[in-house]
Amino acid sequence: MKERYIPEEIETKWQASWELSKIYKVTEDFNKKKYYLLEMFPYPSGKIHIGHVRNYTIGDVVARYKHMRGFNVLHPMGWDAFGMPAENAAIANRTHPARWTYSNIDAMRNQLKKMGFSYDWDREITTCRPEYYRWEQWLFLKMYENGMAYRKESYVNWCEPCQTVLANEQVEAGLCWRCSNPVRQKKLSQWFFKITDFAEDLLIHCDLLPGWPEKVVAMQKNWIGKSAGAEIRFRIENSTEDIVVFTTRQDTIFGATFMCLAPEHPLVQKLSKGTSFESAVNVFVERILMQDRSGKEMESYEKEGVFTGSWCINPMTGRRMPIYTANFALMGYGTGAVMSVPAHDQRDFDFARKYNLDIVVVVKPEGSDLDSFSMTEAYPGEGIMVNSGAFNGLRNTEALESIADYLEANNLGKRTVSFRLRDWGISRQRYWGTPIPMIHCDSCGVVPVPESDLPIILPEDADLQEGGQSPLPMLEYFKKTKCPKCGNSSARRETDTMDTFVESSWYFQRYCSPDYYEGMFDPAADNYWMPVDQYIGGVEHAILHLLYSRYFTRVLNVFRLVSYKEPFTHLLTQGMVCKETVLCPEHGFLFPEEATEGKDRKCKLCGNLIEIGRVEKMSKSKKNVVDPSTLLTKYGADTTRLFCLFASPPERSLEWSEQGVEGSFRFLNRIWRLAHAWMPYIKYVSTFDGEIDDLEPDLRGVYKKIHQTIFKVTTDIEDRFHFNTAISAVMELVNMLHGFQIEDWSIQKTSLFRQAIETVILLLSPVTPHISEEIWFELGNETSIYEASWPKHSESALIKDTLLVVVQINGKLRSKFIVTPDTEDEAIKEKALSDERIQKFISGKTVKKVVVVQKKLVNIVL
RNA sequence: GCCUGGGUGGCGGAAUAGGUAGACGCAAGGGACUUAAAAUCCCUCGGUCCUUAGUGGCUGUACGAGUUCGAUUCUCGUCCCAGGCACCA
Repeated sequence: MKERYIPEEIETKWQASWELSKIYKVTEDFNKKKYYLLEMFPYPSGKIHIGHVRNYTIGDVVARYKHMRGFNVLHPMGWDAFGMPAENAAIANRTHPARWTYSNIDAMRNQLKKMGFSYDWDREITTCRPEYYRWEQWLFLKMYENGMAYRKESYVNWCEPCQTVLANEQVEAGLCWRCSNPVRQKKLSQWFFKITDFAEDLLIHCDLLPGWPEKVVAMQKNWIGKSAGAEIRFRIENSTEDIVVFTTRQDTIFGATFMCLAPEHPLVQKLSKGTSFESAVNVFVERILMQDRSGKEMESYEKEGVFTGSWCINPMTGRRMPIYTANFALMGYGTGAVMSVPAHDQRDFDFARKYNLDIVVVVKPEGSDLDSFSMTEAYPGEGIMVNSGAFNGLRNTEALESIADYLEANNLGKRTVSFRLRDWGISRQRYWGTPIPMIHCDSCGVVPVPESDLPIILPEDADLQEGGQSPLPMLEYFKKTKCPKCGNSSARRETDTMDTFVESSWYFQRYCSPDYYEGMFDPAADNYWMPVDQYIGGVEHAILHLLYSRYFTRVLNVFRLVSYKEPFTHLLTQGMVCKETVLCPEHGFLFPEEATEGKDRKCKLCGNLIEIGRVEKMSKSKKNVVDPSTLLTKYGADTTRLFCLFASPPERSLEWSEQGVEGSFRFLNRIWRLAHAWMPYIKYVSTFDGEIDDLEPDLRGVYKKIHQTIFKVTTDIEDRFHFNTAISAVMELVNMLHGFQIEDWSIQKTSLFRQAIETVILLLSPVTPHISEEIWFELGNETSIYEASWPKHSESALIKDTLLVVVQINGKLRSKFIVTPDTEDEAIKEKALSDERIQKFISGKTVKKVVVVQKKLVNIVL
């Protein structure tokens, strides 16, 4: 028998061979059907983690499978290389973000290569390279020219001691993550992409993405958040100005008793100016704007506000309504003004009770009463209109329409829709990102960099400061420039960089022609490869990354750079990788082996009972991380890949189990032994290529099992990516083969068994390419198994020559028997009724009814 | 609060145009081989009951109803878990 299965040997051997022969290199072949398989590219943090391994293994199986099915498969890999961690690491390790990033990329590329993924490495992309981001700058200019990129004042999280802008993730409970001082909101002029122009289009097309998980589609729809309602004008007393509100509840307008404006609303200053309320208003507005209004704390803020000193008139009732500015009114939604109906909105209700404002009920629940004095909470539900003049007695759902009609007819307002989606703020006061190609000139204002000056290269010799603020504004030679319009040499370059989500919004197009230097991508290549047929990645990107990518594709479509609107036809979001965590009340999180086994687990250090022992997402602080590189040395890539797929279906979370990995390793050993035990017999015969009837009867079962397995594995992969059940089907086949001795060989038997072994390794080759390749070559093949065709099942082998019929009495299983497929239902019924075991149950009783399900089941009802 | 998913043995998970619940694997127990161990191979494995140990009875897919000859699967209600959104007027 051949020596032991030593994964390290065969894996390094084949990886080197594949790399040398560039077997995974792909070119546009217009005669072949293309398949673009993409996995979300990683941030080069330094090490591949197990989540990457899972993600890329799933993708690799599909890529290899599709290739074997005859598709021309594009399967690229690259690096989402800009971002904050590089800056932090650079400060902590006294290095440079570029150096840190590039060396991480080298390390991670090596790790990926050890996993045996079928990437075309000639198409590798690194987003922090000028060859890449210059086209992003180019697109920015084009968007600016067309009004899709604009500048406006906006609030950012600002830490005064650190003199820096903080990302939302860097604000912890309202405090700076670095110095723990309070974070305040600071107004800065920033760049935005006008994604809201596409809100409707992005929403409509959500329903045209049948290849996406419903969950993700629902999340996208929610995020875009369309509401239908009306805009209504309220006249301000003693003023020529109006307040326009947006509401979805115009049916409740008769109950509107006061008005709330967002603190940033321009009318707030105007109305209070010069009145006795001015200072109180200013103090309030100043205080609210200091608060972090983006974090989770917001929900706990009590409703509060101050009177502006002005009144407006309810257009339906003529009632005078006091105008407040309130913390719960948001400038970013609707018009920034709310008509408050305390009886039917909880926030308005709380506010009214606090400031002793009138509450008027205008919708009553059907069949019961509602009283504004005794009610303890708002009634937001449906009901019958009251206190609403001509609309009394209508259902409020009808009034919604008739009041909208009335408002439109009398020119008081109009139907409209509102989205919760906001424009995409892309300015980052950060160093490690794509420079925004704009220039500020004292005489000309904001001037775009001429296209011929691109790329604006991010200087790589900047020193990062403790505290984290960007060094770009301090770099005179970068900042100081000539105005392209007037030539004034005191112009200043924009020193903000772009959000890293911009890079990841078009990288999939760049993969089609990564070295193209005349534009973002070669139109011919893009036309051939795009859209992505299958995209695979974590759910954590279900909203932002995917939405931004869909948006970018629309922008490119408007510019006629691409012909399609949706970049990803099918999407698979894989689940997290989890592992058991163990928490000791005294020692904190433990490695699982530091606790005893069994039910009442104890800490081995102190003997205390374990507080929590449950399965959670892997994280360093919880000491439940698995490092892929130790798995590779211990078991090899094939076992690691096999376990990732076998342990659970891809969209669910995967629970890591060391014993499960052992089990996968055992299975590969089993195949290895089986193949080598038979190798001397099967090596020199050709694969059986006859039909089932050509075989001796006792071999037909094996033939059938082979073809059933092909069918099962193919449909499991093709229809639903259920690799776990596909693998278990192969296990069943292997288990069956194990029962056979090959010594008493005949030509027919050995050629059939060669087919069996070939089938096993062909079906497994997308999952475990190295061991499959090794056995494939030992069988005498001279080209890679990757180039082999996916096996085809024989239809005739799937036809059953006997059928099992189960017999139930009142739905309970009582007996079963075997019939030939040509047996009539009537005969099956007779056989069931005369069955010995059935007779025991039915003798002496009346059979009320007999249900026969075609050649499958008989149910006798007593 | 709203929107998604999900709840099946000791564990990961199979099985849904309604038709044998628990495939495959892990763990556990027993046995074979061995001087011994590892490795390997074979058997048992949801619970429970039996003076007949069986191709046995009952029970069992979060809980409670319903539809049906028949429900893990469909409908309604309840509970629990995970994820997402959240002062969106």
